[in-house]
Amino acid sequence: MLNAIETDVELDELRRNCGYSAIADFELPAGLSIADFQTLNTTVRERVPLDRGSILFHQGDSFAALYVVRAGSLKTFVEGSEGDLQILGFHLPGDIMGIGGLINEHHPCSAEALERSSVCELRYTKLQEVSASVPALHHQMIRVISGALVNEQRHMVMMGKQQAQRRLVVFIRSLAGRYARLSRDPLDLTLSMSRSDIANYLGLALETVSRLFTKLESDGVLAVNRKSVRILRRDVLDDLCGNEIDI
Amino acid sequence: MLNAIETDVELDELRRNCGYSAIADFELPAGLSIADFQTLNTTVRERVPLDRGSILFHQGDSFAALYVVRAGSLKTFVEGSEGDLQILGFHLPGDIMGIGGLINEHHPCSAEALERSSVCELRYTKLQEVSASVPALHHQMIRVISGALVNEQRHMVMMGKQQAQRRLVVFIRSLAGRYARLSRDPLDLTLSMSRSDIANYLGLALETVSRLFTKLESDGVLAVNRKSVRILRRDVLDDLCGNEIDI
DNA sequence: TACCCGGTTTGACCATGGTCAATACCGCGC
DNA sequence: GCGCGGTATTGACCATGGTCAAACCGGGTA
Repeated sequence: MLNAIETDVELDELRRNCGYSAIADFELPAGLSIADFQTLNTTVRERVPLDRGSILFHQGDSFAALYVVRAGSLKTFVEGSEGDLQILGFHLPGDIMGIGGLINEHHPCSAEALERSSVCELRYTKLQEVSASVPALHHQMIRVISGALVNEQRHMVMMGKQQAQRRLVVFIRSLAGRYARLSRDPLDLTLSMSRSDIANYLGLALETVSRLFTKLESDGVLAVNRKSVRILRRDVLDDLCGNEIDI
Repeated sequence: MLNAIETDVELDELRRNCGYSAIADFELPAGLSIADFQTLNTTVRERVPLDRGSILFHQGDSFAALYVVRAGSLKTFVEGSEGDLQILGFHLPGDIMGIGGLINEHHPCSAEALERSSVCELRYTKLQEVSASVPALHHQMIRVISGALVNEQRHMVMMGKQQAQRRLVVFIRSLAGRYARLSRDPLDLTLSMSRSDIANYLGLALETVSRLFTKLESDGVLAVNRKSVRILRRDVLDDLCGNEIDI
């Protein structure tokens, strides 16, 4: 609690160390000290980039670490017994993955890179060691997990009973929000996932998603070109979804 | 870690103290000691029964405690800006509620009793104090929250793209499973929630749910009488839902 | 250049399940 | 007993969005 971070320079320095954002940047509630961060950083092990399509961890794998996206993007999904598949989420830089594995020793879902990406590994045993000496980290972890839960619930609200178009709009808006938080241009999105991924995530058919993109484009709300989506009318987008928000 | 629980008598004694099950019974991973449990029990404050329809906590309320269902049942739900409502879950004895409030200081959903119920309050500040001296409790809490997350994800898989009938069947089966874990007869269910609640939870219209109950009854799978549902053909139920499981 | 392949778009058709509305049922109070 | 209110059931109709199928596009490769 002492030695709270004083200069933005130091903060940025730490920010560059991956693993920082999701665990620590998450509102810094108790004011972790510089020393705490350094201890935390010892748990971080850099990983080589993942190629598009490569699996970070597979459903059923034994759980050993949490992962923080450093660059690129990934999707997490579960596969049912009959080859059916449900995408649980898309993960951008700063997002933490693998939380579900905490409950028992196995990952309940798989994670796959949507493009060339890189992630940081936080080995859980080390994380536990560190948090023994850094009490604030504990509460922080609980907050992070709880946050993931709330996000999941928000997503469920949307899956519940929203119109197809509203689902897509909520998705676009949420992506824009996450871009903004990453200091990217929130009006210029690059969809690293396929239409089919989006459809699956939103509980729609991929044809429906495709049609909706076309419609929103012809309505002058979006400019769509394959993976690039530009938001032209943020205002229209906003009232197309009645204040619903997603991740 | 010392003084691990030795006799079932002592265990049962503690089990009767509410708050035990969800936090501690959850697989007792690190083997909390008797003393640990007694410390834990100091955080538990008995609550008077809740009447049907009464609110335990309301969306937006400031978060101060977790709750464990002791008897009866509750539902949690979020309400959108335009009076729209989504039910997130139904909670039976042993279930823990209020986890979403950990992320910031406010409950992201409301909890309402579906019948005369009683819950135990675990004040979070006290829980934190205790877990400072009981390291195993920390990991335990993380597991519990992570478990809630995984449940949420399972529910989402179902909302994603399942047929209406499969959704209802998965719901029934999951309820049966929870009954079994509570040592109740898993073939004789009492639905404390209304058809409309079920429909909302499953992302269907209440008429659809009603029709499905009728259909399953005329198929000889269930015997339905208002709130009472008896499972006649567990086997049929099982292969109606392709191994999907819910909470 | 031609070719192919995956992802995407578009069209036509249709089914599931939602909506609206009437009726039935149950419990409760008078 | 009767009537009332909330809940559940049933029916008829229809819309949204799913399915099937064909065409299209862009990028990579021979």
